[in-house]
Amino acid sequence: MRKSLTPLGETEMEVLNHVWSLGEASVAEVRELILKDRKVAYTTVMTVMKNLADKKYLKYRKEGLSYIYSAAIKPEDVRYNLVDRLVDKVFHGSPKDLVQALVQNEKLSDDERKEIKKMIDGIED
Amino acid sequence: MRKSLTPLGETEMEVLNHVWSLGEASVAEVRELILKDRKVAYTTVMTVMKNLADKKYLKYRKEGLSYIYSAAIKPEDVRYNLVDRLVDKVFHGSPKDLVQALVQNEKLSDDERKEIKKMIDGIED
DNA sequence: TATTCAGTACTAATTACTTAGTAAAATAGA
DNA sequence: TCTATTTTACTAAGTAATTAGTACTGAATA
Repeated sequence: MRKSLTPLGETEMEVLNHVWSLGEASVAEVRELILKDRKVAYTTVMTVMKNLADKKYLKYRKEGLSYIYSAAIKPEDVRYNLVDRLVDKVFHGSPKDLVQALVQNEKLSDDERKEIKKMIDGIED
Repeated sequence: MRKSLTPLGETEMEVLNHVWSLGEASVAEVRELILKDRKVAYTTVMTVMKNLADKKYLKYRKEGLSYIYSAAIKPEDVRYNLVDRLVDKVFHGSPKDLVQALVQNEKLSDDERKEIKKMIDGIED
């Protein structure tokens, strides 16, 4: 009975991000990228990718003796899903409250605030 | 080794939300609110509240034989923390991308979009 | 051919969150 | 006083995510 605020763990998200940026990737290639940040065993990355494939976030094809993985879900979908869940569970279903929490916090730089405002202004009513 | 995208689980967040809305609350009172949504054992709520107190999200005082809990951290702080973490781990540190993911999704109603826009427009440059 | 290397499958330990049961203590009511 | 109720403390089981070890297989090479 896990039931987390998010359907994905931190390492899973990390791997998924790398696969998105690579397009197609073997375990070794994803591990390469992670190693720039932190130490991790080959088998760890393999297990995570296998789990993500089980959960249908990744798909794969066999090439020679290794598997080549690619994303089975678009980044936008996963990301929106995460945000939507947060809105639901943490902000009582109010997306506005989420944006407010983000924008009104003093840790956000003025530049970031401006960027957001500009982006929002570009949206149709 | 949990390492979640969020520092809190779903039930913990649920309880925290109820304590915030109640101001001060006993285990029984929080359980009352949860029961409107779903079945839960008294002891479950108690355990969660005790854990939240251990993690310093809640504090309590003894009154008679029962404990009266109250929040030890402001909702804004917890919420911003959650959002900030999401920006970091899922949106490569770009708060704009988070807002974009939220606003550009078709599941968001026009009203909600308008609300957000209005709120953002009210911000100083 | 024997050894090494890359890759995968299987297994397992650890931690955290969820859920709830049982026992015990204190209090209120008959 | 005896009993029922409320509340807490302690215990424990289940599941998910993280992490990695071991063993096996097939390929390459010395």
